[in-house]
Amino acid sequence: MPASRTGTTAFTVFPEPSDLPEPLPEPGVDELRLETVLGALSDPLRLTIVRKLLLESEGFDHSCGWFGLDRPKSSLTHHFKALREAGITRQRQYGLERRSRVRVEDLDARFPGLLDLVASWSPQG
Amino acid sequence: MPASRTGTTAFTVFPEPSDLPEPLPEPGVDELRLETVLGALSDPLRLTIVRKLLLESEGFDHSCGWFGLDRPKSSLTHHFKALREAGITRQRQYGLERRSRVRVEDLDARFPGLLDLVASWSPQG
DNA sequence: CATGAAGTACGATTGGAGTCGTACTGATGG
DNA sequence: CCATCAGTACGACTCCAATCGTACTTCATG
Repeated sequence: MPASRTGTTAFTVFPEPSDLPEPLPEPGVDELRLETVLGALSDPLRLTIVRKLLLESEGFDHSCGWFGLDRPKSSLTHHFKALREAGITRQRQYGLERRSRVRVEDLDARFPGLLDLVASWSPQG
Repeated sequence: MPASRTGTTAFTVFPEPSDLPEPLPEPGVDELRLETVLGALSDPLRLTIVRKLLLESEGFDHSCGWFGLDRPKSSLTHHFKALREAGITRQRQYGLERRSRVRVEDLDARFPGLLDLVASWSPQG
């Protein structure tokens, strides 16, 4: 169970071993734009993805299939790419799989409190 | 100068006198949806509007013209309506003018910390 | 009552985002 | 080496949001 969050307290940050594959292209911390991040999070499916990563990650990154989303693969590619390009997730290639994690530290540094809102979101709530 | 905000501390909340015109149609507090609110805030012009209301309000609601936005009137109507329908602002009709305020208490109750992010936003920053 | 000002209503246009099918690529395992 | 599996690339389609011009409404004021 991940640590609970209060205010700008950091989420559970799983350390990244030093021998990971290079991340796919992503904006730097200083390039994160609030309007872009909010736009990426204004979609229920993407909120679902980020929330699940925040609450149910188990110390490693997760591939697209782990989420159990009932959508065509090409749709999922689209949404995961949108999250990465907005700077919300980091993706690394592990053989065939492209695994995602939330950029908790970067987002907490730039937009403190934002991830708490996502974590406490619930669909139709 | 408005009070500074920390975490979920309330923004400066200007009391609403009891003899104000009825607000235009808006969602109730319990109807506020995170994805809708984030979508409405994912636009630079609307971020500008909300931020200015948060930082420069002087104890009363402000009409469309107060913001000094260089856009056609019909565009401004569109954006102010979007903010109101998302539940971010409340609008009241004063004769010819339709004045706006941010629903600080409602947003703080449902999405603590969100308005701090908006207040600390800066364009091209 | 005529004029001006604040803002809406409506409609047209445009661009971008969501959705998805199909074809493709690249790694893995028999 | 071939099949399979994860995921991408590309393109088509649809739909909505952003933008704005024009006409209209409404109130205030001379």
